[in-house]
Amino acid sequence: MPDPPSVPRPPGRPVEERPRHAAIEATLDLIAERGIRGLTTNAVAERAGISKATMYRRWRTKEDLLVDAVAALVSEIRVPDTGTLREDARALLGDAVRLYTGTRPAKLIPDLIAEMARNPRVADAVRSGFLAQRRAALRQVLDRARARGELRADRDPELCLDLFGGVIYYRLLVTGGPLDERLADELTDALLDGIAAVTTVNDPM
Amino acid sequence: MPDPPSVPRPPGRPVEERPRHAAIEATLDLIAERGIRGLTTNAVAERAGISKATMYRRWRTKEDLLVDAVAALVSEIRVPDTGTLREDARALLGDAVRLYTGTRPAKLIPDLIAEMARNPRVADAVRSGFLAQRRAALRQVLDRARARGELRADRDPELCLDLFGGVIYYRLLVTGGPLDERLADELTDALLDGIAAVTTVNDPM
DNA sequence: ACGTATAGAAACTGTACGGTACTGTTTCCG
DNA sequence: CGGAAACAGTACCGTACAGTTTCTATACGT
Repeated sequence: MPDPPSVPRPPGRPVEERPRHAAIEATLDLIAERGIRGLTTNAVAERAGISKATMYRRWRTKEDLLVDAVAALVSEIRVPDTGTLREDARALLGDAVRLYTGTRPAKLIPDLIAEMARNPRVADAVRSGFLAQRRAALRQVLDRARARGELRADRDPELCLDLFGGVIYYRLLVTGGPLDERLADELTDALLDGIAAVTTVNDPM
Repeated sequence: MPDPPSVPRPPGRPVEERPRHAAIEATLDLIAERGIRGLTTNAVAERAGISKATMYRRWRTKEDLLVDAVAALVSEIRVPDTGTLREDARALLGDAVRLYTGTRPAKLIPDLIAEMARNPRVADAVRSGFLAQRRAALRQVLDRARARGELRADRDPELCLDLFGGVIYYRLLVTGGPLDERLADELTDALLDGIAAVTTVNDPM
């Protein structure tokens, strides 16, 4: 019990919370709009409506601010539970294509990818924050499906997670291909049933 | 016929080819080693063993050099033709995981991804060069499989291409997950047969 | 009122970079 | 040899940026 219930406030003007939040929002906005190259301390301070001195009181370097901002990047997810894997998958993939078209995360991610490859702190912040959160939702859906016997037992669970994210990110980052409801539908079927024609072994005829 | 067969050489010392090639190689090396941020005109000139004046005689700006260098990025591919889609796919995916572990393209791509998102010229150079070449090989394999009736007819061909690249790039760029022979094998089966347990409709029992 | 510490504004320092200009040297042709 | 143009090397200019400092205003407790 080193802490009495009423913390004795230190003397002087108390630290405000607004500048911290404003700087983080400004950081994410600037990366989304102008890329990591556009993330300058002057631009952050100006956009956040704070002074650089105030920024540097909270973060020792620009990188510290970047890591904190990336860690604050989250997206709310509804975890579907329709009772069938196919409908749950369609819902999750539908959410994903909407998230990755036009939104701030969609614009941020290409820049973060490059930063992650060079900066382990940013890589960790993305993977254990934003990414882990989204993968947890998918893992929950897949676990339920597995319990219902809807998943092949011989598929690596980690690979299954990657299959869902793979095509979305591939189009977002590499090909620039369409991310729409049609993709969500067709991808659901392709992942669940494969692309190979049904062989004679499994042929219902 | 404004051009006589033997081109009259202009006066003065002729332009050498070595500096151009050296600058492009130095550019790709520098991006791979130090990222796009490490790509400075001084560093390129030093690494290439040429002078900046020689560089700027060939490229008006650094961006012009970057676009040329990216366009020169190719990887030789053997197009497999084993007679079955499964073996061809395994071979292509095996080549891919080897290409994307430890090689220069593997180190370049994260940086190029971010650049592509902001720079249409770089995006076009990657997509119509390096990427188009690799997708053409896969397309050839899939077309042959389709002709043999090994592919489901109701799958979008473009989506099929994306499925193969998706997981590889997702691990390379996003999760940092393993890119090895085991992935190539398991991914082949997952893509061809799906991850869903066989339904009663197709159940051979 | 007074002491203390944060806030904003802006000038300042040091450095890195893209691009240019200049010098002297080399390689071609006639 | 002599002219022309490319070459390496390097100094230079303007700009942009990270981070620091200074100043003044403001918000709290006593």
